[in-house]
Amino acid sequence: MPLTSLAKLGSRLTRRFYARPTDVVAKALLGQWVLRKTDSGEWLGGKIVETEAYLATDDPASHSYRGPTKRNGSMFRPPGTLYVYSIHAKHCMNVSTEREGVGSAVLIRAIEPVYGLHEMSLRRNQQDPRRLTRGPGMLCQALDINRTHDGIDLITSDEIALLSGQQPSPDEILTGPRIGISHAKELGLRFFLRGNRFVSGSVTNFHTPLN
DNA sequence: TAAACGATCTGCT
DNA sequence: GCAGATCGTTTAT
Repeated sequence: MPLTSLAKLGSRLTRRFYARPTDVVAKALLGQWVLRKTDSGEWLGGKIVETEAYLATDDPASHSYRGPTKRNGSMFRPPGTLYVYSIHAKHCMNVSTEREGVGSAVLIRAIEPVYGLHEMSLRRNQQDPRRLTRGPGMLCQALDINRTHDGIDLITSDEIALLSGQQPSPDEILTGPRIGISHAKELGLRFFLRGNRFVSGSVTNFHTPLN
């Protein structure tokens, strides 16, 4: 079932939530809600189960590494700005962090689908719930998020909203290397919920973050 | 304007 | 598990 009212679920994440170090925001986003409004005024979405941090400095895997371009401009906008880019003919959604002028963001890699599974199935042409939102490209297709949404302010948008959910306990969070990158593979900037079936990629042999 | 490159996914084994 | 498809963006010519 879709969600009819956001207020039933929680309160919107604030600018201050995103205005923190990117790895902190990446961890803090686990357990929070991503919602997307449909044409009929109902909301689809689910719970964030996997994120990655892309840093402003000393991170050659980050799109911002060589400075602002037409594509990555949203990474430099105020914290809480949606950054949507296309890659491999798919879309990925991120949220900018830290402060305006600083090129950093958190990639939302996977959610646990909760509201509007039927609509997501239609968009994904896929019946298996586990294959609806398990990976950044799948997630954007299921929620119909594309490049036209790049630059949206998530604090005020009436199309896409991030709401506070249940914060996982520290021992439920695992960390490891980011997926699919060719640089800075040693950095443990991927975070996901232990034992969650909707996490993409490998989930074995990981540990809890130090802080 | 041509070429190369991915923060990926799917279908097939 | 893996090879191949895929196309917008960036970088080189």
